[in-house]
Amino acid sequence: MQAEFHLHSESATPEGAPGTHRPGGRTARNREAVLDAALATLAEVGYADTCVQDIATRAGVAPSTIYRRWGNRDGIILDLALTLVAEPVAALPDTGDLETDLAALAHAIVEVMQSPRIGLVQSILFAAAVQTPTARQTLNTIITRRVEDTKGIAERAVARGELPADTDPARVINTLAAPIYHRWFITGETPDTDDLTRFAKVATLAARHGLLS
Amino acid sequence: MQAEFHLHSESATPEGAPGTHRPGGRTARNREAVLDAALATLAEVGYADTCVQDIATRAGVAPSTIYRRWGNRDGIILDLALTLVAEPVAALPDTGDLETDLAALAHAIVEVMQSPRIGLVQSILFAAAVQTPTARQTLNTIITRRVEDTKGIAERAVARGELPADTDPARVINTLAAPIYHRWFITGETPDTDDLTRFAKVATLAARHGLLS
DNA sequence: AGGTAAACGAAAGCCGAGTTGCATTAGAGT
DNA sequence: ACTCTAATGCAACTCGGCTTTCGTTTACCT
Repeated sequence: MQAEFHLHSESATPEGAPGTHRPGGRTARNREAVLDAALATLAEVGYADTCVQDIATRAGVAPSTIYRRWGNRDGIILDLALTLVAEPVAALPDTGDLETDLAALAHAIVEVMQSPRIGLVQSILFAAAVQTPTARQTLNTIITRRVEDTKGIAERAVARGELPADTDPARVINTLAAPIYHRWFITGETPDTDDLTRFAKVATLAARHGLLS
Repeated sequence: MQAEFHLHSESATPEGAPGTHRPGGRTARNREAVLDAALATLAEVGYADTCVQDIATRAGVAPSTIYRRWGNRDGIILDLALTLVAEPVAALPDTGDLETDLAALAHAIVEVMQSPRIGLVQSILFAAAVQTPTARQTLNTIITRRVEDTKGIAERAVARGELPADTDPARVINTLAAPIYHRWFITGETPDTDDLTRFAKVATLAARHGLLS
């Protein structure tokens, strides 16, 4: 019970550790099998009851292999998170109206949170980020990337004169995302369509009034 | 490693468990000693490295006593959280202007988050809420109580005609709190005064426009 | 095709968290 | 004060996660 997210610093991409010298063949197959098994186990029994032994069994791999390459359970999850975030995101909405685009983005965010693939890992990472700097950094990487991927919505609104020129696009996205995550993580509710529409309205209103510069 | 926040359902206030029949004297002293030791250990070594043995040693209590009364480490933290949240909150700001009041409340929220007493436990509870329904429920209790304690700010604004009559006071508070928590937990930053002022402006603007009804 | 060593699998051992039984202490009521 | 028993301390025990060792497989280079 002593190490909750104490990943050895060689976790994600070690240096001279197993998996680096011969990244192909069996090594690659095992990596994929373990990550798949980890995701499946997480979805099935939850984070708390997920143990390395089960992942190893499901992946058809020896526990010692996992411990050597990932250190512990959280090392696997970290690797899983970094792998999943590397996947491309869906196309951005572009209707020519900021509020409509933001509402669509809001729905997309909720959809991602609900997905067993990304949403699950993201929630776990969120929880771990409170407890350990390494998870914190990984989460930051993901969040920053998401904002970068979506802030085009606000940039286009600025370009067509819908928003003040000095508007910070990232701030617009964060203003939309904040209440969604607040609902999801803090109050533990899934925002409904009315909520998402309102969140989009608030963000749009604030941006139009030059509050997000 | 199998049980991260699997508190037995008898955790906070059991039924026929130790601590219920003779709540005074040694029982009370031990309870206080354990909770104090838990808080001190958490602040010192962090959540991950906090173990029951250390808490027991610091409290001058046998580990078996803790296991019998709290079940496990998270049971202690849960009890700690419920105890801390029972403490009275600071007086509400009442300047006669909604935006000013909200800005003051925003500062108060950040101050609480930064306090080693409440902030630390609250963070841990946030993390745990993602993983277990019991922690989720405790967190909801705390959040609901906080909103109830502070929504007077919005109610007064409605009363003096600064906001539409159908405004939902709780929604105003949540609109202010959401970006603060987003900063704190998701991006991992401490909001500065400019941020808090902006959050207050956005919430005020949205409420005035009747978006929070 | 052959050689080298990285990566793996199996099994044994270690270590510490968590549990339990029993003797002792000390609340709470009489 | 006296009694009863809840609550505790102590210590032995169990159990499972994690580590280590060693022989085997196999990816990669020549």
